[in-house]
Amino acid sequence: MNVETALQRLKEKGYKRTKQRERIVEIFVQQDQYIAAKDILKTIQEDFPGVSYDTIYRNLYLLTEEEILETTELGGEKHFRLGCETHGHHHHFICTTCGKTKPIEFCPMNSINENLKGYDVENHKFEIYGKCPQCH
Amino acid sequence: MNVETALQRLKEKGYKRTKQRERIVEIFVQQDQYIAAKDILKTIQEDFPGVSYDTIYRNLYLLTEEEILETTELGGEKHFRLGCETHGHHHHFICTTCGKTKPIEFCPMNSINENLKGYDVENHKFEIYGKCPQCH
DNA sequence: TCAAAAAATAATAATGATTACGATTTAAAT
DNA sequence: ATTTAAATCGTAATCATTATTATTTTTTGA
Repeated sequence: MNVETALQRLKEKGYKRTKQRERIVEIFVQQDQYIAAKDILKTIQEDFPGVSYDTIYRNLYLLTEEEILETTELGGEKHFRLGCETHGHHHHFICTTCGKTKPIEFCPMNSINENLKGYDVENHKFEIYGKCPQCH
Repeated sequence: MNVETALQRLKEKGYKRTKQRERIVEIFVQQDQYIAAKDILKTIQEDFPGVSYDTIYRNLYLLTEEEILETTELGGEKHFRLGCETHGHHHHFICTTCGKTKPIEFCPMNSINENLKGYDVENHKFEIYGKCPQCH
């Protein structure tokens, strides 16, 4: 996913193209890893000193809603990353030091033969945490 | 796991037996589900009106540290439940309405044949979210 | 091009979970 | 019974997240 594709998708839904929004998407395209809201804020303030958390969160949630970003909880705070649609549905190894990820193609839901009759499955999470080769 | 076993295990580590701690463990033994810190506080205040969050969190973390409780993040807040050691290592279906869980014996790590050479795996999470039969 | 309308932003305040701290109390060991 | 470390209470501080209101910016289309 590149910046233009993402913004194009937003435009189709009637969302406007703003410099801040553009920059946020750009950051995610550049950094292929999970990033916390506060780090997005820090980075974007280099270009737009005035941005507020309101702008950050509003856009992060919008981008997640539009399936441009994926989100997960790391160490008590939400982290976001560009959704990598090339692989279709998949999971991640997540480095607990740098936040970089490695796609895991295997999905445990395909292997579930537990009896979940009567249970309404809405969602699932499978994540492996540890140190990537660089941080190891 | 019952209350005595849990407190005994703490005693062996030199931790004291207090009425508050005892009551906290008791709540988890009685309720077989994930509970948020604030709900533990509310319940325990029926018996000990003065308890503070400090006491709650200190004990929740201690009990988790000692592997008496398990923890997960639900809707932005930490939830705790009694670790059910009867099943050995396992995962959970978690009801997003009431917090009750159903053990899932299957562990995806046993089925991982992705190449994680060079990656130091520390931990993993596999959780299925949805509605249990009662909340459905 | 220009004006209007909708959307987005900035600045700031509020909320809610979690953590921290100093004074006091309590458990348990001698 | 005394001592001492651990635990608690009461309260304040912190930190992520959400909300609010006034202002600014995009976009659209006359």
